[in-house]
Amino acid sequence: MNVGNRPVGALDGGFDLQATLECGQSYLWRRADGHMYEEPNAAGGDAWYHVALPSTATETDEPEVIRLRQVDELLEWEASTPNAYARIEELLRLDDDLEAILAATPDDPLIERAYEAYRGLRLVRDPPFASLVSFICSAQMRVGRIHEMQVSLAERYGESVAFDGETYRAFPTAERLAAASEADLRELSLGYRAPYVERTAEMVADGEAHPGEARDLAYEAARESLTRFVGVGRKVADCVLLFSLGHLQAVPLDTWIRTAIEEHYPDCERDNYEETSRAIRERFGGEYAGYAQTYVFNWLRNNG
DNA sequence: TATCCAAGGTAAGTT
DNA sequence: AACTTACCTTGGATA
Repeated sequence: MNVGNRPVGALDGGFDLQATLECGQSYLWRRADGHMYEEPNAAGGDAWYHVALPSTATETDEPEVIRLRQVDELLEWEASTPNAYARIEELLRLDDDLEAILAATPDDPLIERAYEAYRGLRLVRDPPFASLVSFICSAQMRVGRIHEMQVSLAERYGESVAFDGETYRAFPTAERLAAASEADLRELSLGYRAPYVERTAEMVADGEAHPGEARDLAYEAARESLTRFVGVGRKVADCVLLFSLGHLQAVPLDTWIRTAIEEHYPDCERDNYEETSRAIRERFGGEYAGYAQTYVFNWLRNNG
């Protein structure tokens, strides 16, 4: 077992682990106490874990288990492989200059209120395929159940890895998930999303397309590219662009943001997704509009 | 206890 | 190209 820690208070803009992992942008972490999305420990010190897939970048050949906790300004970890910090930094965007991003955000009462409430919340860099499946599953679903679905998929199809006397499972690769039938996935309560996940996993496993290919495209072309996958419209595509592929200007137009537009930014209303998206991205400051979106989403979901 | 409703939408069928 | 409608499942609200 490899352990380490880092004073995240020294990061530009700070860090809030609980807000980052439970704000509905990533469904690939589990709270150690089994009570994801419930009231966090008032004294702090809750732990979350994630199983990262093997990566040539870190030269590992089996999944890497990472367990994290935050005590005040100290981020502490235990991992199954050495040098976990590089992976943690990538996954949780600890390399973002959050202070500069917030400073570049336009003056706006709703955005400022949300920024104050969740100071230290960072976007994530989820692995592309897992992010894609997560948000295909998100259609007409509550955050807690989206998370349950991803846990079920990992339990049923993910590669297992032993760590600290327990068995953990990674999110399944496309190849492993492609082995599932629609009926198999319906048994995991995916409902009508089951054939979407099945067919998308096959597309990726067959090499027909990979969500990571959208990383280097221009934003709107990247969004269009992702809609090739089954079950992926513009909203889901925007989520993958923002929470996995680093297109920080993406503003997914979900029910919460649509309500926010109605009530707070009615002049951004257009008669289609494309144009409304452009208008609200501009209102949210362009380059980092997705950061504002995520804070506002979180504020409305918890306080609206 | 039973029924209704909405949840981070998308695909397929109609005009 | 715009507009409707069906779609699984479930927890919480309402009667």
